[in-house]
Amino acid sequence: MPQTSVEIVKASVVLKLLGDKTRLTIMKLIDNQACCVCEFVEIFQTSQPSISQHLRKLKDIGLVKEERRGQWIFYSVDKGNEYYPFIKPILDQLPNQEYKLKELEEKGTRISCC
Amino acid sequence: MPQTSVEIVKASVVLKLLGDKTRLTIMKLIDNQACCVCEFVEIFQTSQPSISQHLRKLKDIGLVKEERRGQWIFYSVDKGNEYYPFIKPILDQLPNQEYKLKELEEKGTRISCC
DNA sequence: TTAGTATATAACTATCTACTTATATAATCA
DNA sequence: TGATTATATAAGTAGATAGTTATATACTAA
Repeated sequence: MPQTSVEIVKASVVLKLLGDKTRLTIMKLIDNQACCVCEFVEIFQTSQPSISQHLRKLKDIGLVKEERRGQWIFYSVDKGNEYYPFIKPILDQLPNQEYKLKELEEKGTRISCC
Repeated sequence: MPQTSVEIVKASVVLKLLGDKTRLTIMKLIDNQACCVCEFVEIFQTSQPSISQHLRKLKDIGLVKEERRGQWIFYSVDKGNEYYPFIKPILDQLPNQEYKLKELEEKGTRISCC
């Protein structure tokens, strides 16, 4: 089976986006489930605009997609994106991050929406 | 066969390094051969200090190794590095960059050392 | 409609990054 | 030895980046 190939400048743009621990953790988290913005704010203990801006960058090149459910917006990895086959092996080598959601539940700070 | 796993903060550091088109192209080029600094300077049409600084960053986290041969220093990917299994699938999905060396030969600007 | 909640965007700022120029180090060769 | 070549390092700078605060937008529910 021939390897897929990604133009090298585009690849570097994608890798730069993944080269941030917040964005990389987000991508791993939502590779198998949708999460809403407020969860990320809790998990990363940072401001809501900061998370929004990270998500915006991921969305701009199509790595993630959003889905509004009432007043919440859920984000998940867009597996139909042209770069998904490129980043999949990267995500697969990262340790599962779902424990971060579990910690929120245990602390009781997991927001109502999720 | 269980997947290897790379701590997520370390992974983001490695990906940030690869998230630069010059460094990413260098990594792809030297995944299967050693190249000396002057070749990179020709290929990327940039200054020698700029290349040296990119190579320094790659060397600092162990992605590449150097080998002096007389007055020249050859760089190649350190396949024994702990992160190599992590980055290998990335490099494998990039188009071969050897044509850049061929272009140097055809232009006659490939330096004597190489 | 008004108040409250969730999210996005704008503007600003501190820090980081990649480059430049200048200089230092190291090897070769006459 | 001194001149030349290859590479590294230092210092400075312009532009990029990630965060902040303030505000706008969008939805829900009373």
